[in-house]
Amino acid sequence: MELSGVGRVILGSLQRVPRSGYEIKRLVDHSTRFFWAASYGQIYPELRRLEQAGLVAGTSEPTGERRRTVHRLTPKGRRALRAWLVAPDLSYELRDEGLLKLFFAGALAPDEAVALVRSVRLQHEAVLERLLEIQEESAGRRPRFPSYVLAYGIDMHRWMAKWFADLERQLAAEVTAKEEVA
Amino acid sequence: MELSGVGRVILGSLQRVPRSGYEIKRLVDHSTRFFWAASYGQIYPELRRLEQAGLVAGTSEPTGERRRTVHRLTPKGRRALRAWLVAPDLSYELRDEGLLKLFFAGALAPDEAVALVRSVRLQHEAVLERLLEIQEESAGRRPRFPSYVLAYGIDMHRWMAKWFADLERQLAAEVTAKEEVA
DNA sequence: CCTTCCATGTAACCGGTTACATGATTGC
DNA sequence: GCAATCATGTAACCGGTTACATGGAAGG
Repeated sequence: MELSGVGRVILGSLQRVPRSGYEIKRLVDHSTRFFWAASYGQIYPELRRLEQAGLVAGTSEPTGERRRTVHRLTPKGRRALRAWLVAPDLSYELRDEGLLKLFFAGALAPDEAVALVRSVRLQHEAVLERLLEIQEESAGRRPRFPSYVLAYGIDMHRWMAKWFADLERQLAAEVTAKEEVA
Repeated sequence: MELSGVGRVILGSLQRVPRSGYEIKRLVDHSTRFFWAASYGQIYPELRRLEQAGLVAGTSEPTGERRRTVHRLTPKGRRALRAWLVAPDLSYELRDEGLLKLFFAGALAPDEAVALVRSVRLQHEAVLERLLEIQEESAGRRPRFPSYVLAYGIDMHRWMAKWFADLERQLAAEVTAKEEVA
């Protein structure tokens, strides 16, 4: 009974607090989406499958006339979550269009290559800004491990922005050097 | 006429040298797959679509009795490649199971958390080793921008391995501190 | 001879996004 | 009264992987 991608996020999200599907989605959008996204189209059907498999249990907790189902981990679900967490394999997938363009940047004029590198840097700086905002929003209230992950994201995008800034300077210097010769 | 994901890799791969579908796949597996993968199931059908759209042209160049179609960029294909390269938008998608587990690591015992962080570090070190091998294999023969991208991958995984090594030390120190109290 | 590599393809499947539909609640 | 948010869901679509099938060539 292998745990699916969304299944992992859901079980993890329910680890400490019971939540509605909507709340799970909101949590994901504010946190894991930077390294593990999930959409409604996955969450709601998967909640049903997890319930069917006995890993989560849903109880109706409406707010007024608005129906609302809150899901919590069953002991079996808790075991499945732990089993996944201690399992040794770790997948890592990246789709970075900036790197792909840089890889093929030989087809560009020198100044166009500089512009490309610049836009990659700006992209990482934009993510960095967003992550810093999130960090301020939650100030002290974030639990330990989530705060580590956030710190990692911040450090990482800072590092990336710097790497591309360095390359940008180098390429830009070459462009100016050529102009001076001409 | 928006260029698809595989379409970008294919056009880029044909930028300097005409190639067969098999050769494209091999190139991808040795280079872009770390940040942009592509399978046979995508490459061959997409080559047909690109030919239909007039972006690439295939010519039959068999080796002996073994049929072989070599594809090259048409002027239209070259324009499409350049248009994509200079377009401002850059997608960035990450699926990092190590980060996801770390995010939920509150469900683990302290020593289990250390083991997790250690395995994430080892994972990045393994990728790093692989990238260093690739770097040696191709020594001087790699074109400029691909070598930048390779250097980036190496620096990045080195940085990541170090980040997790630091966290690992910190968490391990806490475990030992607790043991001494007990 | 046998294995590995070159070479081309496809069908089934799966995971995930997008877009839409519906309706109650809260706060301005 | 209106907009934003809470809340649940699904159908159509798309992108991508896996597994398989076929067969020639090269090298030990």
